[in-house]
Amino acid sequence: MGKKRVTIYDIAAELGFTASYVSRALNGYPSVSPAIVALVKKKATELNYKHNSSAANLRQGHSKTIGVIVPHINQSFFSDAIAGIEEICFEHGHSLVICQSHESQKQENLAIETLIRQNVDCIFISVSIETQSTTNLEEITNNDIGLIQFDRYLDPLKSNIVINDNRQASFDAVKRMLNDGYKRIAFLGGPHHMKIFNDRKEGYIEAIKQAGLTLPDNFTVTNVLGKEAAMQMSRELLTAAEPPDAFFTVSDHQSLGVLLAAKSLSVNVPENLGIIGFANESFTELISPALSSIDQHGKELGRTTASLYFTKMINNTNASLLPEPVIVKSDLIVRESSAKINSL
Amino acid sequence: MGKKRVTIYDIAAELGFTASYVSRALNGYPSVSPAIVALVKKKATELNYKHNSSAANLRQGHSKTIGVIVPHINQSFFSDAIAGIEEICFEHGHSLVICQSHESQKQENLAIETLIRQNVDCIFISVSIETQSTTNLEEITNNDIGLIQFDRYLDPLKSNIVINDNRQASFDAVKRMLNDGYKRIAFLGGPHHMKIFNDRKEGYIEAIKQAGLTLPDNFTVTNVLGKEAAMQMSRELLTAAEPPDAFFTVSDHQSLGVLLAAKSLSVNVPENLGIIGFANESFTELISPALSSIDQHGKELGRTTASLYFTKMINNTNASLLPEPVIVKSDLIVRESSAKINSL
DNA sequence: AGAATCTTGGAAATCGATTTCCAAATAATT
DNA sequence: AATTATTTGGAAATCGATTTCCAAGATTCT
Repeated sequence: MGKKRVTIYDIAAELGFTASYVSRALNGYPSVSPAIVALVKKKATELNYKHNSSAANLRQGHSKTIGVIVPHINQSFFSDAIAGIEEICFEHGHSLVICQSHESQKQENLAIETLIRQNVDCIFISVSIETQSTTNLEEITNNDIGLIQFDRYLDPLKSNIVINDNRQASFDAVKRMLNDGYKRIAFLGGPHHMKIFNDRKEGYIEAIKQAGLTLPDNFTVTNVLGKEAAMQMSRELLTAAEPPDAFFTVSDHQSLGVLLAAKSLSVNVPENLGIIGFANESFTELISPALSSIDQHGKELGRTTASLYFTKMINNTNASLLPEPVIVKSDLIVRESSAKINSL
Repeated sequence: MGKKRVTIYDIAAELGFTASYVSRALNGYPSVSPAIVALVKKKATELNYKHNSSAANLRQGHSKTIGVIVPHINQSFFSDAIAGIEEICFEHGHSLVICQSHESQKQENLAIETLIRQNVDCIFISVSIETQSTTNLEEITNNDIGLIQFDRYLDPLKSNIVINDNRQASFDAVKRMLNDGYKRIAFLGGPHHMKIFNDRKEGYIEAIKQAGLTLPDNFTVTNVLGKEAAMQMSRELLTAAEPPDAFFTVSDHQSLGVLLAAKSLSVNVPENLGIIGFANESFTELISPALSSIDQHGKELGRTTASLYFTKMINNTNASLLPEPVIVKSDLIVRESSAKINSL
């Protein structure tokens, strides 16, 4: 019931030492002989001693906790990234507080507030679709908390950034489609304010340009994230006079929307319509036809993000080093949806 | 650089008050007039004051943090459950530390250790497949930390439990299959030591028995969790002399394995083989034929779990109340995979 | 007016680990 | 033997918010 918590003072008392010595023993200070360390540790487990991190954190001024904010934890890319982050953080004895923004600016702000109040040492964030202004992210650094943006990021904000080779990957994917015989490739992008989607768009445009093609302006459409929007838009394009013969999208959910639209219009995929998306969501290989996608190597990206914190930021002697984005390579995975028959 | 953190003492000094009064003002004590509260809050934001939770937690003896351990955060059920937990915890000003066990006993133990050291107030856990012994979970309660098991639980352990109506849901699903005309229904279950899978098995057995059927012993198979194991096992059964005409499984991944096996053997689903699984994983409605599944209402289950903590456990006057499992109803979602033609 | 009841506000202890600054005691060196 | 290093260990301050115990001043009641 009212049994008090066991502290280092209790250990010290039992052993005839003082608390400071016990603390040093427990933390592996060199000024304590191995024999004493063993003795103290034995007594600690014997008494069922439990280190109180609140006390330690208060004294030391940091919480050894990292906050992570993502739109949804059940999207392959994000859960992979979290797994990678988790791995590295655990290696360094840090723990993780994970929050979902559910693509809502409001919930994201709430998460930021919570994490600040929690005294996390650093926040890794992949911003929500709704997030346009940087003021809330600036709030983080204003509170002397570290900040790393990964995957989805706000450009105008000065912060460390870890992203994929979005432009190059998109360029390569579109080029691959062109090589496979698709000629009228449309692009379904995301909101204008998100650099990540613009990077992908640029890769697409560059590939088209380099192939010497000119496509209708309305083949490059932005702000159609999500299955529904993509389905509607692709339906529109596919039923027009001169429809596209392929779609390159910035997410697998969009690709799925395109596929559903194609099915409803009885357009054959991949014979008459190629599709490549982004993220390598787990469902892409389960559905039929299986969707080609760009694997972002989320786990690796997560590891890279966390490592960046531990190597560069934790001893920020000069915190104002200009932050060069760290790039993680991605890989195109070609499946049925972009395997045009006549290219086989 | 070395700018000190703003504390309530700074606010107090600026305002000519004392820290204790500021603290009470900030925490809405009735003994502080609204005018003063407003004044203090204004000054607080003006100075960019940041509440230090380590200090508060140290003093108050709790961390207002909940630890959650699940096998994988990217499975629909678990991410839904976490979303529900998150909702309720945030409402109560608590934050969440989420850990994945990756179905590994070792990683689960590591997570438990980390959470204990983090001084979480309570741990919500859905144990990994490998976890058979309760010793590590007992370690939690030994450290005076609350414990609620949800979904997957270890029976011999005395703890609060939140689960679905597994037995009833399974019974209903199998009964539905029988009504639809399936007669030789096989069961693919999980490890023997997990009560949740036994509950589902019992529901299956009860439905078969109540229908007056007797099926071969080898139609009730346990310990075949996962796509691969299920695929192999169903393949074996389907190629035997008298194969089943339906499978009831304890997870959608198993159902997927069955479906793949059926496809590879050119067995028509649902005409010649019905399939119903558990979890209502997002891919179930995307693939073809779409898989019937039991929706566990993960978010609701998560909410229920968290609410249980806040209502019952947080003021555990009598902590030794015998814990009756809390049940969350689930729903059968019938899709193509169990819609036998002649039943339509 | 005198007593009783609120209000408004302060002093100081407390939570538990860490860490700085010292002081013995022992060992090593000249 | 005297001096310098090196161990071994303690005293006490510190981190920042909370909270218990009190004390004036203001208000209401008999």
